[in-house]
Amino acid sequence: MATTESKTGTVDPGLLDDLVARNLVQDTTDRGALAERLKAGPVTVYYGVDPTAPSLHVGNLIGLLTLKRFQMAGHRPLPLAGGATGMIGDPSGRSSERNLLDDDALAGNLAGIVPLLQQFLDFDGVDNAAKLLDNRAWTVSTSVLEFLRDVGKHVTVNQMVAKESVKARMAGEDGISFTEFSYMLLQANDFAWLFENEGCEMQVGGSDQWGNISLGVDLVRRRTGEKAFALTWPLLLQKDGTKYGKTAGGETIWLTADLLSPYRFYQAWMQVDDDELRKLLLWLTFQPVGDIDGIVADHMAAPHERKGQRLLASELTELVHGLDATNSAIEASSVVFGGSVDEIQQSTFEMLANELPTATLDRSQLDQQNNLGSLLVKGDVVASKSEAARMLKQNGISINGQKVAPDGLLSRSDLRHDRFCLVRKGKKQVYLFHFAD
RNA sequence: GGGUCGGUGCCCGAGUGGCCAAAGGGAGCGGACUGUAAAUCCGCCGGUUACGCCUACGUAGGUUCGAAUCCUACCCGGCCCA
Repeated sequence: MATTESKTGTVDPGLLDDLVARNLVQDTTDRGALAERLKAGPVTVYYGVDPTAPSLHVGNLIGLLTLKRFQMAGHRPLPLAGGATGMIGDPSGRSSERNLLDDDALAGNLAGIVPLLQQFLDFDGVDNAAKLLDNRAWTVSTSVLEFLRDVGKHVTVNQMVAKESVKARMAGEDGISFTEFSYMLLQANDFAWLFENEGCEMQVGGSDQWGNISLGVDLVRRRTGEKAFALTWPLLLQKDGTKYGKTAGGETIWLTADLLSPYRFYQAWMQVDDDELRKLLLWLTFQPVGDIDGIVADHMAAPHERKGQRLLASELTELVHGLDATNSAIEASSVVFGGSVDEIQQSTFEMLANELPTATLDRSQLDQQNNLGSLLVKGDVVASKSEAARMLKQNGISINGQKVAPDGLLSRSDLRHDRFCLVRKGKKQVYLFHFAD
């Protein structure tokens, strides 16, 4: 039962309107009732993530930010790690059967995502403190008979078969296993359990979760006769209609530094299209909706300054990786993209050594006649001496931001901090030379 | 198994004895322009101890002053017949 105490406290009555203005609302259950409920007092709301990978990506970020928006508005967020559901695999949006995760993989994935679930929300010191849950807590101990009685009895197979995710798989050649078919029951059961034990009245998720979430709403109503709420946001799609979440180089935009460095994360957002800026600022930042049009207009007045991208990239990087990492990502970016190399700290060069193709070269080759060609080959900047000669002849090589002449040489005075030197081939390719003794 | 056509540089594709490191196109790269965008234009696009030499036209031999081009065998692919 939802406890009456949870309805005390003040909430920001503008939350739902803000989400709508940000285009973060795809579907909701009974919109009028939801709006009233959200204004009436704190609501406990949950968002679940299955540990199918060792980290989270941009798609999950919207979920976490949404929980944070709810918390900032005075509501109580429950981030849920799907330790149980993750074992089964959600068929939504999948064309083929998932591989079941073994215990080790599951534990490893959980270890990666739990810190992220904790990172964005306040867990202490506030009335509406967040609480981290894992659905194994109430799923593992449930017997098959209990499950069939308490969950299965309330749901018809007709209803389950009608879900898009199931229909698609039943039409396909490989079918769908009973295990994955059951996934939606587990998720519905989660919602019902949280409703009964945590006073959780609302679930949020991506629009691909609508089927599973609404089944949970139905289960709550059938089991308790009470009303639960659901809200989904549109999937984050790029202009070309594919799911968002890859860098320009094709890497997944993970939220942990081990898998995608803060510098690359920052760059991923620096490189978004002008056309996408407004949408991304609305979805992924806490900039007030009223300010965003101004920000975008300001950006479009001088698009080459990339003000919009800078704001998006720095706010998101700071949120995910913290202020220090953001500042070094910004400094590293200024080195790589045209800024001067002279004022750069040693620590930034050291960081760049992890981001750029870096060659460790022998100091003894410095100051020798025509050493540039062979150094470019040794440093893997070019594949052959012929190519080196060609590049130099075509004015394609610059050292520390300065174009070099074909017969130029690399000398000790070109090193920064007595060991680093930045080599650019053309405009896009940047290499770091590190001279050791 | 028989016949037939074919295997060329990152990809497609011309080239049937010297003028072939091999046309043309695509991709890629550099330059100009530019916003860490797109388009456009110009240039480059086997290696090297650079007007020479080496390596390369399925593989291995052979003919010839000279072979991607002719001959032989083999390997692989398409098509037709059994």
